[in-house]
Amino acid sequence: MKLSTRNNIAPTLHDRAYERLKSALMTSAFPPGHKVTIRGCADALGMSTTPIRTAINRLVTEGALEMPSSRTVRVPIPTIEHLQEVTQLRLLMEPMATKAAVLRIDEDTLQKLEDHQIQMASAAARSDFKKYLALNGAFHFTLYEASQMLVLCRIIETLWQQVGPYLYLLEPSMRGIEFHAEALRAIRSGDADAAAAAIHSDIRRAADHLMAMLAKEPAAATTEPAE
Amino acid sequence: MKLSTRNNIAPTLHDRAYERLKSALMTSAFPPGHKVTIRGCADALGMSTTPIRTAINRLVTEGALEMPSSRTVRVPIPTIEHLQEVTQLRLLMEPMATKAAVLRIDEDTLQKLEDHQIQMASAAARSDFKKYLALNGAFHFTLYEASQMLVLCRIIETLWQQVGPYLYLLEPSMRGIEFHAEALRAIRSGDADAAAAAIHSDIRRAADHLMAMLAKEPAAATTEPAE
DNA sequence: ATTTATTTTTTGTGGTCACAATTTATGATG
DNA sequence: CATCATAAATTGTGACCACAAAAAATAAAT
Repeated sequence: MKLSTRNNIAPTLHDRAYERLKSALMTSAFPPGHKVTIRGCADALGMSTTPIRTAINRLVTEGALEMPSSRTVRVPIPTIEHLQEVTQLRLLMEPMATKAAVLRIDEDTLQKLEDHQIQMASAAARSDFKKYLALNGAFHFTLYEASQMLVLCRIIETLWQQVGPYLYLLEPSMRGIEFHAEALRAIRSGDADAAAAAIHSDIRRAADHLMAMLAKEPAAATTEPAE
Repeated sequence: MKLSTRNNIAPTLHDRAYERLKSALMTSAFPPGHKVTIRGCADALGMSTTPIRTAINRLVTEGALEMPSSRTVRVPIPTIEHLQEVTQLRLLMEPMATKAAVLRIDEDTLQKLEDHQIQMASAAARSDFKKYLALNGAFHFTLYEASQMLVLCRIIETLWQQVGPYLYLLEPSMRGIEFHAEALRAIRSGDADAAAAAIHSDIRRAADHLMAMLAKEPAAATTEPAE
């Protein structure tokens, strides 16, 4: 999951701020609707407001944060329609990246995928949710980056960022790496279509689960009233 | 082509800077490789460096501008591989948006599409290249926005932004709205698949044309040496 | 004339501040 | 207890500046 716009360039302060905020969002460290302020983050991360402002602005344009009014930035509040659209797009893009990746993947990357798979099982066993999410992301993105389709990978990344806030709903039932195993087998045997199908199923299953959770919980259980 | 992250909120200075820079990029006002500096734009647009910095940063993260080294930002230099990838993605996303749009489009929007079509023909007749490009974009995006798939529209927009610098290659031979006419007929008759196919052909044709031009001209004819 | 070393200029970054808009807290009134 | 007007605190925006890094220009040497 290392996909900076500034390749092999010394990271600036706002790059670091961006990375830290993003990983917080992607492991649902903040509940939906949680307000994010420039000065608050600046204090928390121990830096000035300038780099934070840049990072927050970027996350807003990427859809990882929401700006409901001109002076409020918050963690997006889950919506069934939004989840459906993002899922539809993910089901299109990620199998595509998978297919391309299978054709170009090398042994090192395959090994890395298997490592992630093993560690993910261990994190699930320890009920370490944040670690589990991080490893799940690492698995998918090391696969996708093997496609060498940079534009596609960036798009997929923004899609993931948009579902980050939803993932807190998954915490109770953290499992489901059977499709990863299936994908790994298919990748090893060079079967691009089977690998794409496995990734498709993985996304589908997780999305259905989220959808069910979201239907039960009508945007409640957030710290804020949420408009 | 009005798709701000801050809907119906008073536009800030950096919003305006972003819009002006983007439209300049999308009508190939600057040649590929042209360097873009914060202070230069600030002087040109008559504002301070702060909003310009925000706008340029955003365009870099969206791929509309390139940052080859930590202190240089330039208009991206066309690459066959990049054009191929973006085209592949456009051929996937834009027909998808078209299909969804046909199911939801209303009479007003259809009327707007036909207006754009007529004006585009007139711009082509007058050899007004910038106007032609702007209207072409307006046609496609009023169609896509009718799909009401906001996430998809944002993705398509970033794809367009990435091919903006390539379009200067099209200036000599500016035409080809026959597929728009075909798409319009299909939309009117509610044939989503036919409309998607027409848009597909439109993208395919333009991309092939660009590819041919790019093959002829090996990244030359830019004002800068271009690495 | 060409390459290399050095100086000068340009450029992005990040810190701080004033300001206006907005949100939140407060208090009065019914 | 609820409602609304008012005041206080908070917040994003944009301007400006100092600084270091990088790029460009200049000078020196071969």
